[in-house]
Amino acid sequence: MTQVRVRFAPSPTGRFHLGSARTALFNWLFARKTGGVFVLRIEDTDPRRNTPEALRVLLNGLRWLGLNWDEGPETGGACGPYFQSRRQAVYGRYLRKLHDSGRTYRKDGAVYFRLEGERYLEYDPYLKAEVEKVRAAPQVFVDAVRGQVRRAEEKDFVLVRSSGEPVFHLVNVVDDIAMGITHVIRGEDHLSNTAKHCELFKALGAPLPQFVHLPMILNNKGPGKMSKRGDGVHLEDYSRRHFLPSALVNFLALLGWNPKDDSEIMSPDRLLEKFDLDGIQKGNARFDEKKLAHVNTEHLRRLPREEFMQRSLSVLQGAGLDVSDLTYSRAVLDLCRDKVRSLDDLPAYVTYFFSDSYPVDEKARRRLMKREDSLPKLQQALACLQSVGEWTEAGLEEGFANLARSHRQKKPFAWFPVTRFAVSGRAGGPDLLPMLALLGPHRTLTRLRRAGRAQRKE
RNA sequence: GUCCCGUUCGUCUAGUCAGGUCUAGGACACAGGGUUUUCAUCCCUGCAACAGGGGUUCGAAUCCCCUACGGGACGCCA
Repeated sequence: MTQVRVRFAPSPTGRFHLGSARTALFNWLFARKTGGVFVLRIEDTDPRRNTPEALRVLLNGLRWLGLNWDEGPETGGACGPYFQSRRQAVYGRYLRKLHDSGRTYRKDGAVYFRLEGERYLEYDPYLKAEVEKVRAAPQVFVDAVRGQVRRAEEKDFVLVRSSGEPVFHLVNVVDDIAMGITHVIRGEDHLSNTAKHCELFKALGAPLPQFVHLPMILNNKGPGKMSKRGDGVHLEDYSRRHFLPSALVNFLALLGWNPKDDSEIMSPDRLLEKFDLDGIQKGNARFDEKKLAHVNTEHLRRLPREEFMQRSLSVLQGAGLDVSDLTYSRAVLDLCRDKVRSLDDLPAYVTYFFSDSYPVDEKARRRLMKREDSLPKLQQALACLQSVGEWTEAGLEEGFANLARSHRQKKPFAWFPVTRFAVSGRAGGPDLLPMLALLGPHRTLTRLRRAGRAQRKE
C-alpha cells in the first residue's frame, strides 16, 4: 500500500477558525496514525486576503496546537512551492492538458471547464437568469464517512478568472494530484463541490483520492454553521484565555469523532492511539463552551507539576503580578494546584498573595460580614493570631485550637470564613492554615485589623 | 428553486453497517442530597432522547419508503 499523504489547505484570512483547526487536527491525526505525510498547503489564490500577518496567524495556530507538518512553509518538501500563489507554472501545465483535450473554452475573458453532455437553456431561479445547462453523467464517489455519493454537475464552471488567476476548484484538484494526496479530509461544506472536483480529476486522467467529509461545527445558538465572525470561534480566543492546547485538541477531536468506548479526557498521544476514520460522526455538531471548560479543567489537573508551574508563572506575570520571588510564588501555586479551574481564573485567585490591593468579592462580603457576630469573630481571630508563637501551619493550628477551647467549641471553624475573607477578600481559596502561614504574620494581622476597622464603621 | 448530506437526552455522543442482550449507556450542563473550615474535588440521586408516519419482520433506535426539520452547495470566494 502506498504511503498516506494528506493535506491541510487553509486560506489565510488573519484568523484561525475553530472549524479549520479541527480539519487540520483530523488530517494530522490520520497522517500520524498511518505513518503518512502531513502536508500544509497555503491556498492564497485570493490576493485580497493574502497577507504575511495572516500566514503568521495560521502557522502559529498550528504550532500552538502541536500539529507539526512534514511538508509546507518553512519545512519545504519535494512537492513545493507550498503557496498556491507561487504555483502558476504548475497550473499552466495542467490547464494546457485540459485545453488539449478540448475541455476548456474562453468566455468573457475567463477560462471555463466544459462538461460533457447534452446542452439546453434553462431559467435558473437561483442565478435569476437564463443559463446553459448540461446533462452530464453523475459523478459517483465514495466518502469514507457517508458511503457512496452521487451528484451531477449541471453548469460549466470557471477555472481561471479574467484577471488570470486560477480559482479554488482548479488549484485544489491540481495540487492534490501534483502533491500525491491520497486522502482528502475536509469539511462537509465541500461535499457538494466534490462532483466538480471529480470531473477535474477524471479530465486530467488522475485517480480519485479517498474523500473524507467531516461534519460541520454549528453555532451554539442560532442557525447555520459556526459563523466566521463573533466571539469564541477562533483559536486565538482560546489561546488568549490560556486554555491548554491539549484540552482544545481533545475537545475538537470529540466534535465529530468518538473513540467508541467511554474515553473522553485524552492526551494527544492517547487520541492518536484511538483515532480512526470509522469513529467519525455523520451529523453536525454544536460547539459547547461549557464542555470545553470541563475538558480544560481535567487537562489542567493532569498537568505535571513543573509544567503547571511554568504555565502559571507566565500567566501571573502576564497579569501584572510580581512573581520574581520564585520560592514564594511556587509555594502559592502549590496551594492552588488542584483547586483552581482554569489558568485564566488563576490571577484573580491569587492576587492577594502578591499585592495588598486585591479585588474584594462583594457578594461574599454581604454574606459574611453582615452577620452580627462578624466583628467579634474578627477581633477574636486577631487576638488569637497576635499571640501565635510560631507562625507555621502547626503554630496557627494550635492558636486556633486554643481560641476554640476558650469559647468551648470543639473546632475553630466558626472563625475561619471571616478570617479568610478579611485576608483575601474572597469566600473561597486554598486551605486556610497553610494559606495564612504563607501570607505571613505581618500581612495577615494588618489585613485583619483593617477589616475590623471597616467593620466597625458599618 | 434545484441538487447533496444529515436527524438518539438542552449539548457532545454509544448503540445502526452484521434487527432481539436497549425497561436506550456514558459525559457536560442543570436540580437535589452527602463529604469538606471555605472554595474546588469527590460520592449519591434526579431530570432528560430513538423527528413523525407508513411498511418489512415473530421482533425495528437498527432495514425500506414518504413527510417534516436541520445543514451544505449551486460565485470570475476558498
